[in-house]
Amino acid sequence: MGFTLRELARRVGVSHAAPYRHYADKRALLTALAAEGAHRLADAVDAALTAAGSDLRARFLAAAHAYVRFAIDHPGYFQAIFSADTDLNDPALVNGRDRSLGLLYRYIAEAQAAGYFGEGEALSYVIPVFAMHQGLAVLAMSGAFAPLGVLDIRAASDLAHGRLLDGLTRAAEAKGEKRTKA
Amino acid sequence: MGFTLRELARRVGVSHAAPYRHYADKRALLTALAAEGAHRLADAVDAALTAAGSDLRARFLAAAHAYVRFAIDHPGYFQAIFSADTDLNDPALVNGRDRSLGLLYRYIAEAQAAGYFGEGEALSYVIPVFAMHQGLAVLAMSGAFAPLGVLDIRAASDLAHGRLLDGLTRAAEAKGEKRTKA
DNA sequence: CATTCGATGTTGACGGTGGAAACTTCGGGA
DNA sequence: TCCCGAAGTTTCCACCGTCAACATCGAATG
Repeated sequence: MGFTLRELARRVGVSHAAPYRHYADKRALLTALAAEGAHRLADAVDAALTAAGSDLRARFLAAAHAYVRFAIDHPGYFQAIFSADTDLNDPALVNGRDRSLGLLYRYIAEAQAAGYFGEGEALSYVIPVFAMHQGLAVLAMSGAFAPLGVLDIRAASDLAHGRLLDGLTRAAEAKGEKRTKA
Repeated sequence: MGFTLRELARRVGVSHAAPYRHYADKRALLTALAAEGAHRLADAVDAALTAAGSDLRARFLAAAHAYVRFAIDHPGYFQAIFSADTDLNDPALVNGRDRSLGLLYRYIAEAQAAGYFGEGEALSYVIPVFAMHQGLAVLAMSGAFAPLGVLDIRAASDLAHGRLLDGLTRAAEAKGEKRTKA
């Protein structure tokens, strides 16, 4: 996985077994790192959300970009958060993850209340948005976009999330603006 | 990464150094595996595409589900395909990856020709679709959907890709093209 | 103030891993 | 028959995660 306890100890200038005084094993240390990362990710998304003003589309795109940007800027944290060898049930990690998810749920409630999104279950909006976030983040982080000639990640994120947003708001518009239908 | 050469040799019933007679190092073996996986993935998507008939929406959802299904059913292959420790420039791997991408480009051309998608650059459709595929696949494979109460992956895939499709086709509809549906 | 104790760190060992080098086997041409 | 090259084996090295035994040392307690 590229990350070794001994190398970490070496860089900190401490013996190779010292980390075991603070963490039960490598998995525990990685889990703590993931929890820390999850909170920072939530912080970044939250900051972008509040900095983006009140326009619902601008808020959506800003939060999405913050998510993707975090993955690119802090790949170690990001990979740890979704790593298979962390303790999935760790309270701190679950807590951190739930914070980002909470922001998404809150946004959806807001958008539904404003008639920007349709009614339906919140989960039916969470799944597509979460997936698009993750897909863009993973592909951008792994450099999979480069061979396609994608230069500007912000532009790619806005494009992809903009297209998705068109689909998410469509139902609401059809109901509110086009009465002729149905 | 969980996968060890020595364990592989053990299972095959051969000495731990035998694999080096066939592959330069672990990376080379992993790259070959990734290339094999990439071709199988393209096969699966291709098969789903042809089995889905001619309806453009059904074809889109079928291909998307095949992609996600492949990741769940063959996580080893899938992870290898997008692993950071493969030789990214390996011809066989690039070739395999390009096959899937080619299917996507071909579908987009088809959809644009039929007026189902808007005009614009093909890449502006490739990015959102690729990202949604990947996001769903990664989240489903890593089990990140379970805590959300997502039970049926096919339903989740159809939901998310359906929402995206609504956004992708919106431009075409807005241009005055009368939807056949409803 | 002296003692004790717990937190932190160190050393050294064990088995497992990727990898290199030298040696062995063996089957199919010349 | 001889020989060569492909495949496999053994041995060795450096590195890793982990554990056990030992050293240190500052603070709380008597």
